[in-house]
Amino acid sequence: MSRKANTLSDDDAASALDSSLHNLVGYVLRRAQMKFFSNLAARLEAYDIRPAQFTALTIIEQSPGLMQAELARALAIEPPQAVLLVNKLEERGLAMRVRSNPDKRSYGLFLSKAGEQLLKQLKTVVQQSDLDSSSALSAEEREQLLALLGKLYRDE
Amino acid sequence: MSRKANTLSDDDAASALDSSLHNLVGYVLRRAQMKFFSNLAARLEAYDIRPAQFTALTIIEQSPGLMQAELARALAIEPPQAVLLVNKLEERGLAMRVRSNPDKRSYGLFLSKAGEQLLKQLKTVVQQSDLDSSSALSAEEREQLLALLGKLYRDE
DNA sequence: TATTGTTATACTCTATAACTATA
DNA sequence: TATAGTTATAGAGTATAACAATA
Repeated sequence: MSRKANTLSDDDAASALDSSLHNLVGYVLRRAQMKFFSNLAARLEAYDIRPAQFTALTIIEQSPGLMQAELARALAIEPPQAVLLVNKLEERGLAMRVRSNPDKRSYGLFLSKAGEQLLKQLKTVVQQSDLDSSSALSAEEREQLLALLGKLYRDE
Repeated sequence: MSRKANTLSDDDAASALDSSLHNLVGYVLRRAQMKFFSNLAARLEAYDIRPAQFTALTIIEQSPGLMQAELARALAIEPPQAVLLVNKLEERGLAMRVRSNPDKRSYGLFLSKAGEQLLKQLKTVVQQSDLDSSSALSAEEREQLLALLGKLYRDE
């Protein structure tokens, strides 16, 4: 099979693949992602936490003091969404905006003690959900999958 | 590495992995899926077609005469969403509801000639988008990925 | 009584433009 | 003038309850 530039002639398109949705990476990605997402969302519901909020907590933990704009970029969301997200975390006492930078327009974001403690719990829940949703795979297959998916979206 | 039942002790959770998001299949799935989806949506915009509409057209082509309830199940959407989706396809003259079944509550769904022709075009666009978004993978890696993802969501 | 399709509604997520305060 | 954060708003997408027609 040639893959010079992964280009597709009109001829190929007509015949190629079995024209089934299951040969589109985008389609199977979406189906798989929906499964993971709904399982995770259901488990996090007990903590009144959305998947995106968990991700935000994790990023803040990894980069304490980061700005909202940086958080937005890391989450691949727009700044206005980041505002609402951080509002919720702050209301719940899980994270804080600290006006400490030389640039007085921006905040540094930090986890509160309560945020750190909750996050520790959530990590167990999230990892269990992840293993659960991928229980059809062996440990080696799971690693393979992580590696392949990583290639797909790294250095965009 | 043991994987008896893919279960996680509290001890594991604390130490395991580098606790990074990139070791969660759900997270990397979501990031990859977003990339595929936005690329696809952008390309289909020229045809005023959403990804879900393309999927619907493909399913109707593969199972002409199917009921809306069946389409909804195949798309993993709720019946009210299927109504709106089919309305749009019918308004645009791409598909038709035909009251032909013995059960007079339901319709059979069919592509129009125009729908078939547009779908043929769209398939080229969609496959090109899919190859494009997965250009970081070799052909063999792409096949591997399709197989692994298939395992994840088949027979739920 | 149950089911197909439908309407109405509401809630989340997302995207954009416009504003404020700092720079 | 440019940037960080914010507000307001509108558009998708999605979920649920309730209804009509048919079974």
